[in-house]
Amino acid sequence: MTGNHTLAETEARVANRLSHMSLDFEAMAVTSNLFRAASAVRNHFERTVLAKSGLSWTAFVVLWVTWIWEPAETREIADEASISKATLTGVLTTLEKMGFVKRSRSASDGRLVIVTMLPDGRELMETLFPEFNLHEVDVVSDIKDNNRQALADMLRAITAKVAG
Amino acid sequence: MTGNHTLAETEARVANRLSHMSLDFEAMAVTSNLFRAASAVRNHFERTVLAKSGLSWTAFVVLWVTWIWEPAETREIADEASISKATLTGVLTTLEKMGFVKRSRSASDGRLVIVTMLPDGRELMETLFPEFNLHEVDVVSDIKDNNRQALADMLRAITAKVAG
DNA sequence: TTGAGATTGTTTGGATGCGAACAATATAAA
DNA sequence: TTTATATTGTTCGCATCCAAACAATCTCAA
Repeated sequence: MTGNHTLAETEARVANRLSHMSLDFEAMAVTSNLFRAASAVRNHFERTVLAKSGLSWTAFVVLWVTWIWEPAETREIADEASISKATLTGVLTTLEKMGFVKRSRSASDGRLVIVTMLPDGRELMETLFPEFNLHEVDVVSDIKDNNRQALADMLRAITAKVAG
Repeated sequence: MTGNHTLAETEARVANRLSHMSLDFEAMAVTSNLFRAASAVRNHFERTVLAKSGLSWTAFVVLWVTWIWEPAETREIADEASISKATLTGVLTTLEKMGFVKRSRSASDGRLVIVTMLPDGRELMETLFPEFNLHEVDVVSDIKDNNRQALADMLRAITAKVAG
């Protein structure tokens, strides 16, 4: 679907627009394909596994993080889900409306909000996540077994590079 | 910033929640780090190169695609930018307000909208994109030279897998 | 020529998404 | 104790983001 144009075609066009500059097309290919892949995988998950549960991608990630780390502080969830705290406020409201999670004030620190799973949320994740993982397996199935670890490591290196 | 928890920690938690299931943690690590990396890189670009021009990530991508392929049909831009045509309508309105691009009707097919760059848009991209590419080089600088091609290829394989 | 079906961009409604301002709470020093 | 500073989640304003409904246009068969 995406990428109707070949890499060579795009490179030729870019070179034409910036003939005087020397550009690193390899680095360009990495970031470009990073976003294509992330976007395609996200859309794929939203349209297959997540569609029937009515969860958006972000709502699923937030629910997953909460499921793993509950009781969890909101700043921790926002950090793990890679979203801002402002966004998290809205997503948590959505998940509360759906009856999957519950907010409560911390007893020891009145500024903190603690998020915990509700029974419906736990039940959903126990069936949804294994199914989700099967799709993850499918997504990487065309990558050689002995390369998957390296791929994850390189992606981690990229994250570390821009986060530091 | 993201990933305060180690992989082993997360795995132990997930296993605890789903002790009866056999999960593929390697596949999980790939997709998880794919989204972390994409999100981190995007935020990095928005806060550094793009901030001073007032462009959002999506607006920049749309502007870039238009710059490369103009005159371009909107469906082509939406496809290349990996966004829906509904989203593109809004982004194009933003870019038009900024004076970077211009919409016009196709003479041969009244349904089509053709997007072309305006002088200010071209001028912006001619300085912005080389700068952007320098950041792309920086982002992959911790990955060995002879691995970058393989990384791009694996990401392409993932995109192809879920798009097909 | 006409009318059914396909294609395209926009609108609509609702959910993210973020920075900045904000109120509430906690912590530190004086 | 009091005051200044820091931290946290929410609110606000605005810009994406998408599916579905929509109007305009095109195509093609009858």
